[in-house]
Formats: sequence, structure tokens, C-alpha cells
Amino acid sequence: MEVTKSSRIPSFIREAVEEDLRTGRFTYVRTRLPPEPNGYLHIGHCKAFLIDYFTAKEFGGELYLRFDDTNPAKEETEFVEAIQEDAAWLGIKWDKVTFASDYFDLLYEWAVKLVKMGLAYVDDQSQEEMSANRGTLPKGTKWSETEAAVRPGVDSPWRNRSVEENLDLLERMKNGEFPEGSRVLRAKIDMAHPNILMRDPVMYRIMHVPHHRTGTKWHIYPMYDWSHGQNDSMEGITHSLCSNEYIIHRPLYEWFIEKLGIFPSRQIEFSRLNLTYAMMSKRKLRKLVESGIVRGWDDPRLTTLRGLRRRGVPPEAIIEFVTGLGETKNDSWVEMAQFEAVIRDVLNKTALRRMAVLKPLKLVIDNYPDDLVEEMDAINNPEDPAAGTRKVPFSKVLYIEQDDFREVPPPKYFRLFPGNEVRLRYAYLVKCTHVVKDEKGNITEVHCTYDPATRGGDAPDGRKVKATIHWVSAQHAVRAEVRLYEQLFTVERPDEGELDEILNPNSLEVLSDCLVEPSLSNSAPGERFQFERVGYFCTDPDSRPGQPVFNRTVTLKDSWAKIESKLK
RNA sequence: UGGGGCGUGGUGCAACGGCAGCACACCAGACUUUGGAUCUGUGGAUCUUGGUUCGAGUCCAGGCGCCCCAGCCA
Repeated sequence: MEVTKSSRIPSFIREAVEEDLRTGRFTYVRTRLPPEPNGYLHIGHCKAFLIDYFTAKEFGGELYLRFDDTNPAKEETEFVEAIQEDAAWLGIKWDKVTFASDYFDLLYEWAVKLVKMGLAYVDDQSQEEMSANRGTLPKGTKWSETEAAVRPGVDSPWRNRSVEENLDLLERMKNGEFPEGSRVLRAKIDMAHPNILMRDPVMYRIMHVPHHRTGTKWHIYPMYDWSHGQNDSMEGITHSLCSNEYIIHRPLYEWFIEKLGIFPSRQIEFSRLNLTYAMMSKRKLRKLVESGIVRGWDDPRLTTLRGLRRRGVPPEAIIEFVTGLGETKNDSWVEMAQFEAVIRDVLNKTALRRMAVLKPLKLVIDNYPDDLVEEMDAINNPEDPAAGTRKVPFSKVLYIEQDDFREVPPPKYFRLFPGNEVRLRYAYLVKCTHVVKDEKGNITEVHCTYDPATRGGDAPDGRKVKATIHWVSAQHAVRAEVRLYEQLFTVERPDEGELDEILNPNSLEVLSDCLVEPSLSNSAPGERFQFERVGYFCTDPDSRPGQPVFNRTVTLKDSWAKIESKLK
């Protein structure tokens, strides 16, 4: 199977798959998405999802979406729906939806088989005893600052029970005869193994908790290590792609495959995505939502898929970003700026341009006829001629951006100021004559004159202006709410900080008196625009007909802001 | 004083023994009816010490640094 150069998957994974196909280790490719249904998808999950998806796709294989629902105490059906919805929005297509719980019966049979082989046993030790008998790591690790040397584990007193007794106890564990925590089934490997995961790992624990799919049938539930790899085998998954934290699990993954003689799925690891300023911790994400710090799982400041979607980030941008990162096994932190650059790139090519004034300042053209209204031709997207043009109404009284006028201009400022001429986009050249102030000295109106010969924005005499500003016609403009977002956190690695110390108090600014051009009046939620010279925006579901609400996705690059900040 | 993984500009990736390249960021400039986009240019990196080799980011040996692992979580 040949894969094109424009591969969307990491080269070291592609090479491994190609090799497996070439050597005949596998004759087909099948991958799996393994979400645990206990939370919403975020940008970090996308990486694994996309790698699994594109690996299957590029090799003409299949992708299964398999929910890892082995812990009924934490999981809910709600998330099963949400995850599928979000993954579908991203553009991922799968061939089949399965659940770890689909395989509970077969898995149990395999456990019985291991018991019969003398490779698993029921342990009656308490959790504390088990932990104490597992041995220790040396000092210098985060678990053991002062503790002495490595200590191997010691065998459980129950380690050498007879097969018959183990079989009986396991059966009764399954039937719910014992209290939670009283017994577990363990694989019998090696309590002195240097890899702690191999020191007789727990396979089943007792939980008298109803499961969202199997109800009250089971009183024991499998641990990750005794489920995931077995499910991979049962489903004929060829490549089980996961993050680096599972590297240490691989020997155990392979131990079960070998002892059971089952289909030899291959686990390959890659580094997870770390994005600066993004919250990935499930626990903290939940806290943000439940405490009301953000508006919900789809708050546009969150890097959940739902948040990104509401914010206006197109799925293609996420795909471009993630697949464009390249991949190694290195621990890495990607800068949010890189994500934003991709978002701008995609939106620049696709978003329709509109004029919107966020902080309005009245502009009166004194020599323009009082009742005249002209329809100006405006280009919808200079990057895409096929997007066509539209008409925008123009009249004597307009609103412009407060930032676009200065009574006393700083150096290099070439927008509107008394005596200066600028272009009103797609309209006329206007020259500022004077301002009107209220009793407090605030500017309430800017007055100017226009040059009737410059309709459309070009001067017949060839004179140039250094700035073009956007505007809306006062009598035609639609009032809108605009929500401006900044980073939710003040630190690059919010997962590592205390929530109340790292929140950016200015992460949300709501502007309720914005004025936008009439064509935006009935924009549908999810529509994305570039408000010229301001940024990219997406219509929010809170919008009502004639009362649109917009979320700022990202700003435009603002070179004036840079100049201005240097002046200070 | 365990086991495992990883070290290339500020950040993320390339270079599979042969001129260290790309993107983002940064800086300078050109162009512009978006101070957008586009274009051009500058600066800046192989963790370290040895070894092998005509030649090492790459191979070998030793250091150093960072990350992961003692849930009946996944």
C-alpha cells in the first residue's frame, strides 16, 4: 500500500505500518478511537483522533470508535452522544461504534482461561496492603523524596491459591457475593519486576455499580490493562495508537497477547499535544464549568471542541493545525500563536468580509446631501472572487470606530484627525474639518467633508491617502452584541496552576452597542465573517432575528498595535 | 539509588554518514481601497565530553538535563 507524500500522519507511524504490511505481520489496517465517555472532547484529543483516522484512511483500512466504558462510576451516556457529535463535526468518519462493555462476557472467559493456566489469582489483600507490598521507587522521584532505595514487591499471601479456589472465588466475585474492595483478580507475573506495572497488575475489581449499558449484570469491572488490549485483539485492531504515557504499559499489553495466544495488535505511541494557554485537565475543565467561571462546556474561551466550534474555529483549521505539527515522541509545547496562525490562514481564504463598528463614533459629512442614500459596491472576499459583491448603504451620518479618530495623532498614525484625509472603504475620500464635544470635553461627533469625485474610493487626480477606514450608515446599521475573548489564563501552562491564581479577569469583554452593516442582521449561528480591519467573528447561537450576537474568533494581525506599543 | 521515554534557533518539525532546511514567532523593508493578505530580506539551533570516519545532528562510549511509572482511573 503506497501512501502519498502529502501524508497526514507522522512518518514514524507510517513507516511502522508500511513495514507491517510489507513483512506480512498484518494484511490490512484497522485502528480505533478509544475515548472514555466521561467528558467532552478537547483539542488534545483531536491529535489522537486524527492520527487514528488518517492512518486508517491512508492505508485503505477501517476505523472503529470504541468507548472505553470500564468504569461505570465515572461514565455517562451523555458523553457517548457528545463525543460522537464532536468527532463528526471535526470531520472524522468511522466504520463502526463499539463499547468495551460489548466484550465483558468474552473477556471474562479469557480471565478464567488465565486462572486455569495458573497465570491469574484472586487476592484478598486490602488496598493498603497491596500498595505496601508493591515495593517502592527510589528517592529522587516525586513519590519518594526521602525514601531510601528501590524495594522490590513482596508476594501476596494469596498468590499461590489453587486453581479451583481461584475459579470459585472469581465466579463469586462476578456474582456479587463480596463487598467492594474485598478482593481483586490479579495477573500472576513478577512482584520483583523493575516495571511496576508488571508486579501482578489488577485485572478485575469489585464494583456494585450499575453500568450505563450492561445495567446490574456485572459486579466486577475490568481495569484498563485488562480490557483495552484484549478489545483490540477481539476487534482485530492492527495498530493501537496511543500517547507516550502508555509506553510503560506495552510489556503488559504484549504479555497478555502472548499468554492468551490472541490476535497480536501492535501498540505504537506518540507524544500528546500540549498547547500553551489551553486547559486540558478534565478535572479542572469540569471545575471551570461547574463553578460558573465559564458559561458551559461550549464556552468560546475553552479549547473543547464545542468551545472552538462556538468560537468560530473551522474544523479544517483544527485538522490543518494538528496534522501540520509533525510528530515525534518528544514532549513538546506548541504555542497558541501557531494555532491562531492556522485559523487566520483558513479564515482569510473563506470568510466573507463585512463592516462592523465595535465602538462607534459619529461621523457627519457636512457637504453630503441630507436625504441621499447611495448603494456602494463592496467585495465579499478579495481572496475569493467567486464570493462576489454586495451593496452597502451610505449616507450623510455614519459611524466609524473610535480608534480610527484621534484629535491629536501620535507619530505614524495616519487614520482620521483634523485636517487629514482618509478613505471610507468602498465609498469616498473624506477630510476631517472639526469635532464637536460635550460639556465634559468628550468628542461626540467628528465632522468632515467629502469629495464627490472620489466615489468608490479613487481620486481622479491620482492623490493618495494613507488609510482606509470602515464605517456603517447610521440610519441603516443594525445594533449587535459582540463578545471579545482573550486567553482565559494568564500562564502558559494552566494545567499546572491553581485555578483562582491563573484566571485572566479580562478574558471576556461584551460590547452591546456595536453597529454592523445591514446584511448581518439575520446571520445564522455558526456563520463566520471577517469584520474588516477588526478580526474574524462567528455568529453566536444567542442571536435573534435583527439582534445578532458575534464571537470574536481571532483578531487580525495588527501592525499598528505593535507600532503603538513601541511608542509607549 | 529501579524501569522506560526524550534531547536541533524562542516554539513545533526536517535533514535516514555529505552545504543544518521549513513553519510559527521576532526584526527590517516593498506593496496595498483591510496598518489584513501577499512579497523580499536580517538575526538566531544540533545538551556535553571523548571516539570511529576524508567527513558526525546522524554511528559508538561516558556524562548531563527533562518527562513518565508505586489507582481496585483511563
